[in-house]
Amino acid sequence: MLTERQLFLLQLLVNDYVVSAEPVGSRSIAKREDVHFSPATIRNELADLEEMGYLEKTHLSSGRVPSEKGYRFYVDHLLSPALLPDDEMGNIRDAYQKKFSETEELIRVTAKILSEFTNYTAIMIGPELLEMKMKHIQLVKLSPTQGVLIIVTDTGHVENRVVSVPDSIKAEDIEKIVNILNEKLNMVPLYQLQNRLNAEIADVLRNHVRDYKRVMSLLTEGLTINDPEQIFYSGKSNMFSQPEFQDVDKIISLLNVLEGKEIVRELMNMPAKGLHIRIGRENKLIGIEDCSLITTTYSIGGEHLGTVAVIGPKRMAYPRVVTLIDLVSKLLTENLNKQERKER
Amino acid sequence: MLTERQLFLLQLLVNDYVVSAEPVGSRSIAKREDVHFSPATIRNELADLEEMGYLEKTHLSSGRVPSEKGYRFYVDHLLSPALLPDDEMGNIRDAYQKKFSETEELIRVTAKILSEFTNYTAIMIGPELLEMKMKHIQLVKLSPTQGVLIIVTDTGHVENRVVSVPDSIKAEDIEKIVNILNEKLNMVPLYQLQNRLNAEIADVLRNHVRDYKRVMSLLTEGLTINDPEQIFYSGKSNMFSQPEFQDVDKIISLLNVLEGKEIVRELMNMPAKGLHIRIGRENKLIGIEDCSLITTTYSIGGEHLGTVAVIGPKRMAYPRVVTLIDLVSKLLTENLNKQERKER
DNA sequence: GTTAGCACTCTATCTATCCGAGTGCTAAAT
DNA sequence: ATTTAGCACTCGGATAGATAGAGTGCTAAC
Repeated sequence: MLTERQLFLLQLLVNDYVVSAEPVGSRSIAKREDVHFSPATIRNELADLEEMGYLEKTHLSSGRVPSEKGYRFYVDHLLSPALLPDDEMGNIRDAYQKKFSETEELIRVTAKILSEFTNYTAIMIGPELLEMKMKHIQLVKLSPTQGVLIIVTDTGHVENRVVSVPDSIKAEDIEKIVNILNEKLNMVPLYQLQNRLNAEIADVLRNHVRDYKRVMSLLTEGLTINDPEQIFYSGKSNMFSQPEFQDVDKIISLLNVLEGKEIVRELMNMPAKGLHIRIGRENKLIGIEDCSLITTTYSIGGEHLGTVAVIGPKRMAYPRVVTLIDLVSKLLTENLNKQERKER
Repeated sequence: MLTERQLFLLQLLVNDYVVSAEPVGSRSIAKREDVHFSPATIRNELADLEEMGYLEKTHLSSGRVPSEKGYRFYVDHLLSPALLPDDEMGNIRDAYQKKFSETEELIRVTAKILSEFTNYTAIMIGPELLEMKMKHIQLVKLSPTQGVLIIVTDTGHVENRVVSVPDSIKAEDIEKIVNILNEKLNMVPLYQLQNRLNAEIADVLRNHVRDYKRVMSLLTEGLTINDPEQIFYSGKSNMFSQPEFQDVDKIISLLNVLEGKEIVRELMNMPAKGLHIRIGRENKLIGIEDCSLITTTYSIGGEHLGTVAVIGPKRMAYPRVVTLIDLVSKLLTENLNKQERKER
């Protein structure tokens, strides 16, 4: 078990390292006003903390740096969310006073705020498309042979795809088809659309519509929902101002990880709901061993969950980021679910 | 005027420098099989070329590097498009055999191919949204107070925005409104929607619809088209494998330029249509003085123009990129305008 | 007009050296 | 039994030569 003084020192050291990014020595700790023991004493304590695995040295005669275990302990036991200065708080709230016409825009703005105020990289993942429910379907003809099939979901998301519409299908056929689909598929989750089409709709269509085979192939094509992730980044290059990434190879590999698909899986793979912190190698994804990930969720339509994440160096300003990500995810949820959107 | 031999040497030198990224010396040129004069002769010629401003030295006793004037001359007079190996050609064509359900996907794939085959960064800009014409409009209610307004354009692009729908507006009102809009606004360019709404539609609505004022505010909100650029990147990090960007500061500033808005303006600002090459400082945009930009256009619906661009170091494999960007933009145009999309 | 020879220049790399920050340990002080 | 002062030791990073190599320009011979 750690003594009171060890807790105190660990906290000091992490706080110091977070801002300085340099190994912390006994002398610099002793210089602080609120520390009343000598460097030698501190050295002894630090040596103990190192023995217990909370601290590390970068080389034999260097100052100490928190280990992953040290960060973990800090996060679990010593971390309290930061208080934001009033002006920052105000700026953030103001940003949400604006009227957002598109859900996407709202999410993008949130990512931007988060990355700008943390100085790290923000990643937002939209709610699972496949879980959304069909609210309205529409087929618009563009040319004699092409059309756009539009699916609106209960969350207000709009999917659209270009489909080929055989010449033989006339305007009144389209209306009939669309009506049938709207009636039969209302509030059906998108991932079930295919099934329902084959199970229920096929028969109805066969009886009511000309050129049944072509219509079915059109619909089969149009109701296939793929690419199920919407993902937004902001501040990708913020990371590269951090001293731990002053190395070209690290930058390239981090950039590749950020732009890859695996990061999404890693993020989805967080225990659902609430705020979570993954430190360094706690992330399974290779390439971000030197990073920490803080995530939380937001909701849309009261039930669909999306993910808000901040990725930064292990040496992250945890208290501040925790406060910010929490604030921002709440504001986002609030805005997405606002019944009465602000007029004017 | 340049002599035959000087032309030959300039070409050799550029080609060599493009692959090696190192200043080229007289000896290494003389070693080539197709060169039948001695290093000393070459030195004399290179000194002349330098005097004329086509070449530069990085320091007093280094080999030569093409100057911007040199690249410009090379591009204008010595460049001939590269021939692609059959297998690459095949791979690219194959990629377009797939069926694309969304226009966006097609553009994204094009960007990806371009960046992968050039190893530089590809940037695609969609056609001007504001120039597109209204093909169909639809308002879908999500909740008692919210709805999604959907605008389909002649190119198959779908714009959507969440709007607040006053409770007082009933389903039959919506139908009426939408019918009026579809009739009156058919094929009206998006940038005119606002005008038309106020000029023509307002009166009609006043006579036919309840709660006129609220409806107008809803439509004013919904028909405001902003954020007019669609932009797709691919291979952003390719640049950083290039030897000229082995410096963290350069990477950060280039990344910031790539992610900024100004790059779009720079690209739009190309003389319309056809292939263009901008070398180094010919680009007005600060931050890409060491890059070259090759752009061309693609079209959708036969008239709307979008931009395809490749950004790479000045020391770019011009012949290959020219061939690739030309090929890919043609394939893209072809696919976007295909009347009969491939079945199955 | 071309080429061999040579002195000269500049960079990149390697090595040696030195400085300072920090540690661990021991012994004295509290 | 803690705490602290003192000291020898370690290691990384910066600095300064020294050296090798690639390349040039110029001159004189071919």
